[in-house]
Amino acid sequence: MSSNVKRLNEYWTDIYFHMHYPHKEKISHQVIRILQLVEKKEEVGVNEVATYLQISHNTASEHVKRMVEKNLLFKERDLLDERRVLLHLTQPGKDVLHRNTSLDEGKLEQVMNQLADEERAVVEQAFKLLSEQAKTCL
Amino acid sequence: MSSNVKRLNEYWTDIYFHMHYPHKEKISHQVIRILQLVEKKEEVGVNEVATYLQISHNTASEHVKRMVEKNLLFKERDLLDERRVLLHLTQPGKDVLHRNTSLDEGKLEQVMNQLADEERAVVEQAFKLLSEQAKTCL
DNA sequence: ATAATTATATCGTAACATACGATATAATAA
DNA sequence: TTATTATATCGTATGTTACGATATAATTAT
Repeated sequence: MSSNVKRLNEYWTDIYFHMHYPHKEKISHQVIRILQLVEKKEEVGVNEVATYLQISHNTASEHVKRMVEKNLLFKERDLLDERRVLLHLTQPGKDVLHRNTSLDEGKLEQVMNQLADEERAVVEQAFKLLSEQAKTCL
Repeated sequence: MSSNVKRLNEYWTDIYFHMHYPHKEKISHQVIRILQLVEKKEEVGVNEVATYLQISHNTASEHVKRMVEKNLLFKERDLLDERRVLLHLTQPGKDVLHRNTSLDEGKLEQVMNQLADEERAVVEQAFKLLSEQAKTCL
């Protein structure tokens, strides 16, 4: 049973290795993780960043500051609690995140076109299923 | 048609966001990329690293040196051409790579167990199909 | 043999990136 | 009014990333 899981992970990493975008930009791992967090979660502030990355809040604050300077994020004040900051991706932030975590759309389209209609449907269904179930994880 | 591809990517990033391992180690993006390259490709030397990351060969050489010092990689001389170095993952290197690119096996197993037998089969088949096709990318 | 090429390695240097403790500010809650 | 919470900033330290220049050693071409 857990061998199935290992096999799935091998497929998973193979897919990413062969279909990711080329590595162009010099970008740090922490920056990518913060972009992921801000994209996927509602209401992310500096404290959520610190908790998620297991770093101190002042370091998180500095990450955010640099990312704002680089125009990857922008800040908004929470109107209900003006101590809080709400983070959002800028368009360049979305682009950087996409190039560093998604599959290359050109390659993916090419690969999907090589499949039979039936197989394409299987892939769509599987990804949908898994992403829905994934959201139930703690 | 390309909207399907965008949807697949949304599923893809959702799956990773919800099922990756917690971010423990302070590790750079370049280090992860090198670990991925060495794991997935045969006969990787310093030059392949430089080309893959689009950095100069001396920088690549220094990355490799530091990664050997940290016991993430080890070197072997190519017996057929003793100028060349062949890189391999150490066990700690495999572990670091796994924690930073694979899905959390505990979460994955839990999620797979929530699915019906039929659905599980769909997921397995889809990942297998896609990983096989992915290898045909340039 | 000698020269050219190829694959790495090392040195010097520079610019960032990363992180934390200490401290400060401002908003909210007790 | 005081305590708490959410950020921000300063000083400091270490690590990372990168490149040009240069060096070494193995292989290939002439």
